Amino acid sequence: MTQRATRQLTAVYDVLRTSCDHPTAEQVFRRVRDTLPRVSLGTVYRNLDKLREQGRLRVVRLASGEAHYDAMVEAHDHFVCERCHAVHDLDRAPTPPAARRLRDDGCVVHWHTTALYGLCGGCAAEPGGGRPRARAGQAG
Amino acid sequence: MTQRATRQLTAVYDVLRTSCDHPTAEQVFRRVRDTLPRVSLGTVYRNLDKLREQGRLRVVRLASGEAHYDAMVEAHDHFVCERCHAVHDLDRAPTPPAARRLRDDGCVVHWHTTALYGLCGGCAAEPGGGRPRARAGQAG
DNA sequence: TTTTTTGCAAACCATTTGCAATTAG
DNA sequence: CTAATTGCAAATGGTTTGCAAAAAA
Repeated sequence: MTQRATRQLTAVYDVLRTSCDHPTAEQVFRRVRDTLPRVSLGTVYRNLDKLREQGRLRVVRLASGEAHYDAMVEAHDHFVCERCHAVHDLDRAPTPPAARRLRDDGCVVHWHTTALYGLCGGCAAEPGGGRPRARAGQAG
Repeated sequence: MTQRATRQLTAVYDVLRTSCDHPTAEQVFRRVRDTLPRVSLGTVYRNLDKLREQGRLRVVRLASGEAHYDAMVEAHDHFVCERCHAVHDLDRAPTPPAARRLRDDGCVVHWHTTALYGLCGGCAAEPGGGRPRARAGQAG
């Protein structure tokens, strides 16, 4: 046999399909536990990876480093608030001109992704609102 | 006093300025060790972070999860080979239309970055060359 | 001399993995 | 039945941190 439809796999996928906030594995774990209190974090990771292999979700790496999970719908980009760390979906940016140049040079371009960083409406409006609030880095 | 010009800080920055392959902290560490054999990995991390705070380098998060470091020059994008994991610099893609929409909604957009994934010329030409060779994910 | 920085080692945290027990097919 | 999957716990790997010794200013 192959791929079995376990309660855990279904629950992980359900959490993802009904989440619009790009949860981390830990967050998925907590939500799955509402339904299956005995589920383990390892199982959540294994199932997330299974879903990724099947192309049913996308792993999003943001500036902070931890993986965020996104039920695969259409290809799209992201806007990350550097203050509250919320992640918003954006329409996909057009294929950058560099892609054509790469192809001309014999490269194969499978996909591309863009991330925008800044302050969301709420945070931009906030009193002390102008600069990040925690965390590290930059992403590429 | 503030910021001291130590040999270690200088060496870390020199490695970065003369590297064009977006090394990880571990790789920077190995290269710095050629000059300062007693340097520690912790010191490399501390100095990388110091340089980042000063805006003298950028941290690039690729699909794999580890941080890659890039001496800050012009804003630019990246092409990552999914087979050999080489990272190439690209001219910066134009600001995506979504940025304007976000600004109209009261968001502040500080910066954006695009990453392209695929196969570099060498790997695309290779015999078994068509699909990844290791690693996980996706980046955003 | 005073304060920052280092080297080292232990701590951390996200993620992965080995294994015996469980469960879907 | 029997192969895939789970829960648990231990292992991993990248990164951070506490502290006494070393080195800038």
